Order: sequence, then C-alpha cells, then structure tokens
Amino acid sequence: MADQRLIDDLAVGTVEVLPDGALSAKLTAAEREGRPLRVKLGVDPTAPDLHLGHTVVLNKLRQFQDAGHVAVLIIGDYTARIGDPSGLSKTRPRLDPAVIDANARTYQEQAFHILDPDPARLEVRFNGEWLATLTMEQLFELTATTTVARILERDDFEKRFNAHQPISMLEMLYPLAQGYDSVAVRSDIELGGTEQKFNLFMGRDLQQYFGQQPQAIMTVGILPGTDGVERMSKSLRNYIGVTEDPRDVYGKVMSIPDQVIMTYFRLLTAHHADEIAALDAGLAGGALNPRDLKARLAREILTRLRGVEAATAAEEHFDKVFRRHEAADDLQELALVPGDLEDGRVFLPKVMERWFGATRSEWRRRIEQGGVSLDGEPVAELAVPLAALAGRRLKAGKSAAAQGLIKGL
RNA sequence: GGGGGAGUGCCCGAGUGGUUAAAGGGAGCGGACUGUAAAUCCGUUGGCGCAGCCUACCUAGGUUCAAAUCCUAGCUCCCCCA
Repeated sequence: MADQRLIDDLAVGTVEVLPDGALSAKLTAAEREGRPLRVKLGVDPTAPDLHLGHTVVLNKLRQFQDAGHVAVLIIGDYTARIGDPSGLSKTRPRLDPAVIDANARTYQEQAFHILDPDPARLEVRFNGEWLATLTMEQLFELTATTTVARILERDDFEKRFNAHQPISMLEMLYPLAQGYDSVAVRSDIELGGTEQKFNLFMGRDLQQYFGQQPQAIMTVGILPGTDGVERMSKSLRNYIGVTEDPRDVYGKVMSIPDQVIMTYFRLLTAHHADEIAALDAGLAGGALNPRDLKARLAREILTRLRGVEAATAAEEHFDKVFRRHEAADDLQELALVPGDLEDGRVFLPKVMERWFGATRSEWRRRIEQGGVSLDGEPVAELAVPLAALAGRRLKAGKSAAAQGLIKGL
C-alpha cells in the first residue's frame, strides 16, 4: 500500500488528480512491480526565460524524483511548431526551428536549477524524435481516434468558435500530438497546468487506444504574479525570473501581497502537507507575522534556486537597504569623466543615462519629482556642483539597482 | 472565388481637416503612507541640457495655408457568403 503521507505531500498545490484514487493506485503498482513511475512533463520551448510560474510544475516533478521516480521531461520541439492554443484567445505564432532549438537549450539549463539532473532520475526527450517521422497514414490513424466535436469541447476552442474567431486545423492537431507523446514515452503520470487538462486527457485516450495503461493526470495551481492577482507572466511584467539577480528575486517575493503568501508556499516550496497546514493556521490566527513568513518564503525559494549562500546574502542585503535604509555595502562605483564637468557642475540626466540606462527625459522627470537622492537628500536641480557629488551615495527610487557611490574626477 | 470591416502611444480605446504630443481606462514610474508590501492620496508616463525645439496615429506617395483625420497604392489582420 502506498504511503499516505507521500500521497498527501504530492497533492499539495495540485488542483486535480484524476481519475480518483489514480495516484495511490499508480504508487502501489510501482511498488508491487519494483519499478519507478515515469512521470511526464511536456514543455514547449517557446519562452526562453523561465519565471517562478513555470517552476511550479517543475517543483512537483522534482518531488516525484525525490520520492524515487523518474521524471520524463519532454521538450516539445515539434509541438512548438504547432503552437499550443491552450488558454489563449488567439492563435499563437509558430516558431522558427532555429529559435526553438536555442530556446530548448536555455530551457534545460534553467530547468536544472530545479530538477535533479541524475540520469537515473531524469530522462529528457525531444518529441521530434517520434513526431517528425509520423507518416500520413499514421497521422490518419491518430486523427481518426477523436472527433471534431470532442476537440471543440475544449474550453478555449469553444470560446473562440463561439466568438467567431479563427481556429486553424493545425491547432486542432495539438492535443493529439501531445497525447501521442504519452504513448511514445509510456508515461504513468502526466503533470501540467490546469489549462492543460484537455491535452492530458487526450494522452489517456491515446494510450488506451494503443493498448497501454492510461496515465494518471495531475494539474497544478496557477501562480499569481507579484501583483497577487493576475497569473505570473512576462508580458504582464509581474514575474520573478529564475535567473534574475538573487537580490531582485528576494525583493520581488517580499513585494507580493499578503493574501498570496500561502499560495506561494504551496506552489513553490517542498513542505509536507501537515507543515503547510500549520503555517496556514499560524498566519490566519495571527501567530505568525506576515512579513517574517514572507522573508522565510523568499529565503526558501532562493535556496532552492541558487543555494543557501545566495539566499543569505540576498536577505542581508534586503534588510540593510530596505529595512534599515542603510547603504548597500558593495555599492557599484559610478564614475564621472572629465567631459561631464561644465562650469563646475555635472548635468545629472546625462550621466544617469550612462550609469543606469533609460532616457535623459526619464531622469529629468525623476529628479524633478524628488525621486533621486544624494546621501538621502533629494536632488533639487538638474545640474549639480561637482563638490556635492564626489564621494556621495546616489540613489534613484526605491529599487536597489539604481544606486551607487559616485567617484570623483 | 464574392462581399464587408479594421490597423492610434506599453496595452485597451476615443478622436473624421486646424486650439492634438493626441480624451478616458489599464499598466508603469516618482512622492506621501507602510511591515518590504497592499489599499489610499498626489504627481507623472515620445525624444531632446525642456517656459523651447524635434519626431509621431501600419508603410510609401499625394491634395491642402493646415492631415491621425481627405485621395492613391501597398502591407497586415478580421468577419460574412460559397
């Protein structure tokens, strides 16, 4: 019999585990047969930069690895050429093969921050391996297993259909292609976001058609972005990137609204189900300070992503700069060059553009709005005497990124 | 194959010849507040050493004293019928 505690832990952060009791049955079967489960995750190499939202499902996969099972990571180099229509209101642009290839590599590098790369626990496959060689005849067979009505049941297709928006034939093949992946790798369980549910079920159908035991499916929750409302996404600019500077990761986690703290714990950390429940109760009952809990969250996320040292350093930096409002101890040096000096003054917008990017107009605005300070005193004029700059700490806005120690000539 | 509609700033979206760097909303940025936030309030959001100048409403031409608004061609997208 499968360990109930493990089942509970694996269920944390999931939205659905289907069919009922399937997870337990799969674990029990694996134990009986003395083999690890093959847990599939398919990813399309469309987003070269991973953010925490992408890592939710990777964390879940890692949990299976830690429990002794095999993660089968499928890089959808071929399906990316179709463009997954899931959750989108319009057709996704198809990608160039060269771009897909580059993205796939970047994806793997970043995914290994979270997955255990041990070959005994991880199998990486490209689905072009079996999709590229399908014959027309095989494609006919595949398409004959389902119906147009069935495909149109999909929520996003249905919406688009009803709204008279286009749905290409190609897109309709997507669920079949992804489902066939499950057949090709003989998966026991497939993970995915909730928007993947339809595709995941298609895997079950096809496996049954090809005489295999159908996979169990697990959908994980959607991670809200730093705004706490919308799902994390790059285009909404509410994301926390996996490869971002640890200080920024820490700061961004600290900036999430309190009400999503526990969601982050469930989706991004690897606590036992009972521990999560205890934290939740502590927070709700007021026994735990939200700020401190958030700090713990940030630390744990960073530790997993970058290791303990990076996490500790980021936390120290944050406390120093934002809690105690002190200068960071390794301020970047901001160098002035002879040409910056005119009549003994330095025109700040110009040099700040050089130091931090953005445009001179942007810096002009920020200075005029009191958003730029020298040793904590707001700068009142655009052209500042050299004597008032050299050796001072310049800081722009609340971000720690735009600050530094000005070095004189 | 036939008919119709649309392309405006980061996004959505108003604007049908002049007072439009372009209403309104979203989002961002700066400030106040704070727990680091959120919420709220105020300000701000094309570029430029800026009380001024330059570039801008898909692209290229044209009409006009004056064009996001009119004309021509092109590009892209969408809908309907078959």
